[in-house]
Formats: sequence, structure tokens, C-alpha cells
Amino acid sequence: MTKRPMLPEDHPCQTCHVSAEALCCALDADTLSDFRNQGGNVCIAAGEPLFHQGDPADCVFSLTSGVIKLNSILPDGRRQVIAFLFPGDFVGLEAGERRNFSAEAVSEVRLCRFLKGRFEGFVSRYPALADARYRKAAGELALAHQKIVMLGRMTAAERLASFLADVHRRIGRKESNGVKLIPLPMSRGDIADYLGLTKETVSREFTRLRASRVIRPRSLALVEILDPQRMQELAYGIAA
Amino acid sequence: MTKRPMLPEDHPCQTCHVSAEALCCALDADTLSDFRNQGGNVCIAAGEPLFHQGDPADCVFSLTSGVIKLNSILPDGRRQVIAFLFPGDFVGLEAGERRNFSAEAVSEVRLCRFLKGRFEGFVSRYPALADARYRKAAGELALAHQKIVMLGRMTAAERLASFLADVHRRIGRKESNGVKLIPLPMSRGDIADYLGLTKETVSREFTRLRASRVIRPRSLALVEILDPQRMQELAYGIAA
DNA sequence: CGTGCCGTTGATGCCTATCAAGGACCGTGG
DNA sequence: CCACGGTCCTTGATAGGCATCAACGGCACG
Repeated sequence: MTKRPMLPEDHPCQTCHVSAEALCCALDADTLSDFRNQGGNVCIAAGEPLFHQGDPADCVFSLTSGVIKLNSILPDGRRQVIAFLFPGDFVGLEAGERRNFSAEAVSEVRLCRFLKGRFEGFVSRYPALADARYRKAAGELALAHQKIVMLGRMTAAERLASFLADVHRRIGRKESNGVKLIPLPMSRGDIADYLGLTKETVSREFTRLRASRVIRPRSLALVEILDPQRMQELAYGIAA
Repeated sequence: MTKRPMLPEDHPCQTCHVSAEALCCALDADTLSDFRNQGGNVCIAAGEPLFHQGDPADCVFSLTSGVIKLNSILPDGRRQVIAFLFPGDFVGLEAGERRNFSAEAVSEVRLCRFLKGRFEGFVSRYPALADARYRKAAGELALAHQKIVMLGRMTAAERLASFLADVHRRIGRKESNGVKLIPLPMSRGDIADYLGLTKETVSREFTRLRASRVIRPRSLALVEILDPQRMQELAYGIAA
């Protein structure tokens, strides 16, 4: 993170690690300070909901740490995870009066919260913020299009490979020896609901990727990529 | 359409039937006239491409009549129709340097074309236009989320019902006696690629909807809804 | 050391894809 | 006017991939 010298040393944004990608980076220091005073910090434990389908959408959030999943649930209980959100992502781009999906913390999560009305005021006063918001939405739209292709036309193996490649791109780490690691804070069931599969199928595909030496699980929540090229081929270079 | 008295009688926007939903409606008459001079009209015959995957994205379009499909094609030839676009929809919200998908006319199509650079200039000069663009993108994002649920968790029958309900909402007509009609300018193969199915499955599901008296096809391209309630139930009220 | 949750593995079945053939529609040309 | 070929749609037979049902195993927790 780049320091922002105009801010007081104890300003919460001083310790934020996502200013590079977050919406806030569209604002200069003075404005940012003003902006931050509009909302507050939120911290949510793993498994706890942020909001539910149908709730009034009266605030928006910027995710600073942790992972969130967005769920859509059909009347008969079938569940689809629409997206996993990572630090730097924004919650509330959809602009409806009510939430079309629920949001739940996958791991412990920190967010900056802004009241929607005040946020809108900022957007109209600062064109750079409006532009950043549009570009976030456009980026989300492109991701959604890729996910549509994945769900419509890919096999189970390809879906899992796309997912792993995508998570690696977003929150992957490299060890000092160059080994690529993928943290997987979400459960197998969550992954299944994200990929349009069942947890059993996801489990089987994990086993097959391990058997074919493409990945090596260090634990349930941490996977090492042994063969990045094969992984990219399976995913057709598309990060789901 | 509402007349725009400030425009010259022969101005092309005077005969545009989509000003209510189109992006242009964010502009007043003076600005609109200026705006329209930036681009030009385009007319494309059914089946002809507007652009291809990978092309430089140097212009954006507002669709005024006809239907367009957006295709994404995997290296091995599998095809997914990402969206059908109807009059009032906008092409080029994605904001990338290159096209992530191809666009092809399903029926004869008319569009207003704008050079991207000049369009961006207008967006930065007219906040109302920027806002309208954001709301279009947010709306597309919400639609994409619904489509993700459909592709991830719905059966073939539910997918087709969702599709028919959606097309009806967008371009459906009512006869004087109240009968609801759905025009289907796209082929069965296009519908299949949109729903993540094969044309054979789509055909079979059409037959089953007909057999159970939910719809009555007048021709391949025009379907009458006999039982709107049953249709909505099958689609879970979700327009795909 | 149980208990419970989550993940894995196995057996079976169903939904949709695939392969194949026939039918409807349309434009062209005899 | 009808024969003809082509394209798209429909219908049938079969196969395959993933879901479902069921049992087992690992790990954390009290």
C-alpha cells in the first residue's frame, strides 16, 4: 500500500491494504478523509451474514480483508453462489432498492460501510468516483460473462480448474521458492454451489487433479499448483 | 416515443422508438443533437456480424431496432450465447480494449454508432450520461446474475420457461383480445446456446410445453402463451 | 474418548448429450 | 406448378456425465 501523507496517522484508511484496487483510490486525501467519515468499519465473523436476499439495499461496502460469498437461493432450496468477493471488491454495485442475493462472510471479514444516500451524494460530487464505480461494474460484468460461459458450456473438471486459476489470480501467493499456492477459505459445498455442481463431484474432481499431479493439497484450505500450464489449459485460459 | 420539439424535424432521433429506455434519453435536446453528430447509423442484415471476439473495441452502439446475440466461443468450438440484446440496449458497456465476445445480428438490425473516444468525452462532460451508463451496466449485471442462477441450478424445462418469460417481458406483444405473444427471431440452436443446452433438448422442451398446454406455437418464430401463471411458476418468477 | 461436521469414496439412477433418421419449410430452377 | 436441394426443426435410440443415495473416514471440539 502507498502511504497517504495528507491523512492523519491514525486515520483508518492509513492501515487499509486495498487502496490500490478499491474504489476509494479514486479520491484524493482530503476528499477521502471526508468520505470515510460517512460510514464506519464493520467486522464480521466467518459464517455470519452481511445481509439477506430481499433486505433493503440501504448501504454499500468496500471489502478490505477476508472473503465474502454472494448467494442466490431458489424457492425450493437450490443454492447458487453468484460470486466470491475478495479484498478490494465492492458490494452494492447492483443499484436496486432491495438485495437480489444474500452476502455471507466466508472467513472473518472487514469492510468499510457507506450509507447509500450519502455515497450517491459523493458520486455526484466527484466524477472520478463515478467513473471508478462504472469501471468496477463493467469489470464485474465481464467476470459474470465468463462465469456464464463456464456454467453453460464447461465440464466439471474445467469448471474446477477455472475456479482454481481465478482464485489464484485474486488471492494466490508465491512461496520464496516460487511455488504457487491457492488459499481456499470456502467449503467444498460453497465451491460446488459456485460451480453449479454437487460437493461430491467437486471432491471427485479434486481427487483427479491430485492424481494427475496438477495440484497437491497441503490441507483442505491450501492447495499447491504443481502444473500451472496444464491448469491453464483445462481452464481454457479463462478465469471463471 | 415522446417527441423532442427542440430537434429539427428530419433529425434521425426524431424517428427513434427507443428514446425512453436508451442511453440517449439522459441528454436534453441540444446536447442530443450534438451527440448524435458524433456517430452514424448502422444497418445490418440478419446473420451478419457486428464485430468479432478479439476485435479492438473502438466504438459503442445503441440498438434501435432488431435483435442481436452476443457469442462467446471456446477454442474447441463450444458456443455460449451470453445475451440477446433488444431495442434500447447498449453495446460496449464492458469497457475493455478488445471485445470479449462477438456480436451478430439475429434479425435485421439498426444501431446508432459512436466512436469510443468521443463517447467517453461526452460521458465526462455530461454527468447525467455517466449516470445512465452506470445504471445500464448495473442492470446488465443484475441480469447476468440471474442468468448465472439459471445456468447453475435450473433444469432444461425451467431454463426454457425463464427464457420465454424474459423475451416476453422485453419484446412481447398483446393482441387486441389480450392474448400474449412472444416473437422468437432467433433459431432453436441460438436458444440452446443461450440456455446451455442442445437444440434437440430445446426442441423436446418446446414440445412438452405445447403438450401441457402452456404455450401454443403459431409458427417457429411466434409463440402464444396459454398459461402465463404456469409459465411464471416454471421460471420461478425469474426472467433469465 | 465420544460426538458432530465436513470431506471422500462407492453404487446406482436420471437428465441431458450424442448419434441418427425423418419431416417441415423455403427458395431456386426446371 | 411442381421437383429439387438445402437448412432448420423434430423425434427416436443410446450413451455418458453428473446427481443422488449411502457409508465411511478424518479432524476439531467438548
